[in-house]
Amino acid sequence: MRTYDYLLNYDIKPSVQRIAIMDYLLEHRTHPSIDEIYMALCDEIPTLSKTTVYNTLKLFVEHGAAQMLTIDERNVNYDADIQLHAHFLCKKCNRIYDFPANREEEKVHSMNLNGFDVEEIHQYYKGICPSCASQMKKEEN
Amino acid sequence: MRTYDYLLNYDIKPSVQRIAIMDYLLEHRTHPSIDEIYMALCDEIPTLSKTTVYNTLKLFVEHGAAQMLTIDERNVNYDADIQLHAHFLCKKCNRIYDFPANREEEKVHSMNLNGFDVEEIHQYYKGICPSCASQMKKEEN
DNA sequence: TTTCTTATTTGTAATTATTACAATTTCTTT
DNA sequence: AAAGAAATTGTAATAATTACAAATAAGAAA
Repeated sequence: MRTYDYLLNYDIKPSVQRIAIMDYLLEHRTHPSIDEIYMALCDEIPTLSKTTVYNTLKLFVEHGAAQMLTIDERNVNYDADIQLHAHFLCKKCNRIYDFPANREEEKVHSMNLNGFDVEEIHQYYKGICPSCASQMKKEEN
Repeated sequence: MRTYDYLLNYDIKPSVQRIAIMDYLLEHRTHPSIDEIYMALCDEIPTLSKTTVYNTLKLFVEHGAAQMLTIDERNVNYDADIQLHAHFLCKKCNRIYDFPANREEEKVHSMNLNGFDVEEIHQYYKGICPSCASQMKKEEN
């Protein structure tokens, strides 16, 4: 499906900027930050403003077309994959990896009973990724 | 146990500032931010610097005496409860509530198999808390 | 097509959280 | 008390985010 229609499905009026940003999100599953997206699209859209990237991502989240990850304390990251899945943040390289979610967690949605209206579920792990771990072993020698 | 000894247990050399900050964390289970802690202790310790609050919380986390929550995109929050438990962030009032964790998640620690060294597990929920929900209902009328 | 209206984008400035770092103070040890 | 180390402080720098008004683009009506 074209990104144009993809956006329409989420009731988002497509524009050059919005399509480019969503395209980037869909093609780069690295959970990019605002800055990464902005930097990457500067060539393609030389007039692009960082404010637009902020506005657009906010719009995507509001329309359910993307989710915001607050796992990294330094900045917020975005993910076009809105299916429930877990994330692993490497404390060394700050890369964010996808992991299967604990499906048990979905039951939490029924926690509504307690009066808490759960709209989002996040499962975050933090530690050292295999790539950094082996790197660190090498440096020990 | 006195906070003095409590800190020593975590191999943290006690000081007026560190004791005051840990006391605050232990007595206020509201997952305060740096700013909240700083503001609250300004009266007690008039010379307190915000940098000290930053340094101290960093130290606490390094020594395992507190955990850092990155659930709120606006700023980082701290929790003296280092037992595995889940958190609920109300999108309206930004309060953070404690919830029992899904114990299944602990198994993730053995995810080491895949080469990922999991040091921290976080379970976050976001939505509307009962207090805000009833408030919003009232305002509808 | 031209005009009017609305939505989107842009750029700048303001705000806020966090970090860097040197100077000062406090604590320990002698 | 003096010397050395550790902790604290204050200021300045950095970086992320937001506010907002002006400019541009898009769409509807004439």
